[in-house]
Amino acid sequence: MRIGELSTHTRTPVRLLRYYEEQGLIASDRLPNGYRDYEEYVVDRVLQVRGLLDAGLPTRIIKQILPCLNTPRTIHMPYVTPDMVATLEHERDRMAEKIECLTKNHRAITDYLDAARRDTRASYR
Amino acid sequence: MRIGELSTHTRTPVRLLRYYEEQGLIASDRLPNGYRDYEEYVVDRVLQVRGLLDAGLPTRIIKQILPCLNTPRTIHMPYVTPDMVATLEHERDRMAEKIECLTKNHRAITDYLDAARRDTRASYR
DNA sequence: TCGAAGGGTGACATTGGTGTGAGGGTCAAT
DNA sequence: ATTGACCCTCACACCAATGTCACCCTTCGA
Repeated sequence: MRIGELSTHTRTPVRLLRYYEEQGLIASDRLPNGYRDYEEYVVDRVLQVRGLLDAGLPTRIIKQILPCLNTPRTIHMPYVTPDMVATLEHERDRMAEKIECLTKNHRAITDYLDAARRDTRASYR
Repeated sequence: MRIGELSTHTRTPVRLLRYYEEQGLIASDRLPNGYRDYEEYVVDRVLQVRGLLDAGLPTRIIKQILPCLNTPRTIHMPYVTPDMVATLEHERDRMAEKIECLTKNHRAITDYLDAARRDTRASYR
């Protein structure tokens, strides 16, 4: 698949796809004419990257953890350095914090909206 | 409390406290000499702001939704414009997406680490 | 064969959060 | 009276993610 198609499939500007590649987050082959050529799975990959990016993780970190998240479950895990383990644990904990924070505020918004709705209905009676 | 104290309490650079104020996320009185003077509750506020910021929300949005999250449960909700409701619903949904994405990846990291640990133990036997 | 659509690289601009420094006040302790 | 810690404002700098533009090439259909 060429970059335009990938772009529409992922609703991601072409510019960013090239940027993600430059940052080592996605890979592409090249057609004889120099055009990028993507495999099917890259679509999911891009969506995952965007999700993580949108959740506030920098590309630097995403690049580090992506290889560990890749869904075609690696059969035998190659040499995980203690360094890598530390990074992963750290990021895992940071993610947990973010989740907690978001969850708390998500609930607060939900509660607020509920209350507002009740209020609105009440004012009609 | 003056800015230095707030800074240590929240482990937040003074620079950023002033920035958050400039963005309308926190408020301060002024002492006769021009120093900023914060009330106790601002500590929590700063932590909340940082959490949201760290989770990827821009100050613009935080500023909009903060008034709705403020814990001293407002007794009667003042005129919530339909506009505001729409914004809140939108942000709520975006937060839900982020939570989902982070949760998924958090689990993936956790699983990966578990597998790696098993692998390591196995190689000792 | 020509034009439009799509692709390539490279470079500069912008935005938001943050760092840092200059230049200058306040105040408490010595 | 001086020093040192703390505060003020203003301004420039930085980085990462993105937008945008210039300039050139390839493919394909009218």
